[in-house]
Amino acid sequence: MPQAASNPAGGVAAASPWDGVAERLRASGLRWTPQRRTLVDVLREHEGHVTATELIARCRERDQTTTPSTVYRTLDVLEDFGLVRHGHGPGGREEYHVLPDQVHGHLYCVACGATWEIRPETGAAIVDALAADLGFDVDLSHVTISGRCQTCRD
Amino acid sequence: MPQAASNPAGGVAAASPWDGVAERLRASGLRWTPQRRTLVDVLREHEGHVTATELIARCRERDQTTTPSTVYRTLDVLEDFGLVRHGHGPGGREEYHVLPDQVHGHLYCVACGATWEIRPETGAAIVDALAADLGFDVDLSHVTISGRCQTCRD
DNA sequence: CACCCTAGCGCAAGACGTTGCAATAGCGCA
DNA sequence: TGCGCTATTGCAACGTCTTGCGCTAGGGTG
Repeated sequence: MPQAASNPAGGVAAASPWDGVAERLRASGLRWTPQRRTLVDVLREHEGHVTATELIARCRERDQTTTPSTVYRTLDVLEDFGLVRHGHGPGGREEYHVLPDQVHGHLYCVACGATWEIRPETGAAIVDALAADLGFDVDLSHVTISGRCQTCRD
Repeated sequence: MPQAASNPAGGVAAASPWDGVAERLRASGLRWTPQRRTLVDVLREHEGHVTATELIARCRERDQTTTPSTVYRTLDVLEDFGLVRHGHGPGGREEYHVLPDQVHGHLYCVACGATWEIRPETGAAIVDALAADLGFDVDLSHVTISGRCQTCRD
């Protein structure tokens, strides 16, 4: 279970966290396949949130033969490397956070459908509250909490 | 969209919230069918949390011809009446809270698989924190938050 | 009590995820 | 460079949940 990259590679331009993936995989006895390259290429231009379905679609644009199971399995591997993080949207659908620099929670407005990020300080307060209550070590990023945003409450 | 029952019925024994369902449905122009009766009978003995799958299975025990779509649709109706409340478990699976007397959030320990209820006060603190931050009116009960319980953290 | 309107039912198909298995192909090694 | 081990792939089938559609039957009405 590798740690997040600390960017060696003595490169020139600002190295993308994705640059060393192939080597990192191989270093762990895993393999660098065309399918994985395709998915990583797609993820490269998707810093943010994406649904699994959308990723599969984008991969298929580049490689007609892309199979869902392969994408899901590769995402699992990338998650082990800390490159993506999965969660569940309001409908329970799979959702991926690409390159989670800082883990954050999400809010979904059931009225307007917009999603919002929980500010780190607020998230920390929530985590602390649950730690104090039940001693739970909560991972807020795994789920999207539903509710109504300020505008829609009126 | 009816409100929660206020238990009239001037009955004898402590009336179950389920007792008036048939009448309540009819009063709204909806119907009381054998399929709905079956589901309500099952729910009656299930105060707590149940997955949709489990409900379907239990209904089928009583009526071999039970169809998933009917169960899901009936649950939607019952939710409108405030008799059940649905949410999504850690795997994104549908989960129902029967007779949600007080709305509460849930925690799931990814290590041991146990689930815990968030105490009302703690839940309120979380809701308040998000209200103060983004003005969000959060519905904590819709999702199960993941993490590690005190025991599993060690 | 028979009639009619329409809510609800069962079916079939589809979207999203997961899993077992046999065949394929990375890639480390000689 | 060629070989062999085994990580991965793609398929197929399954489980969960949703949706469209034509037929059925609940139940209010005359």
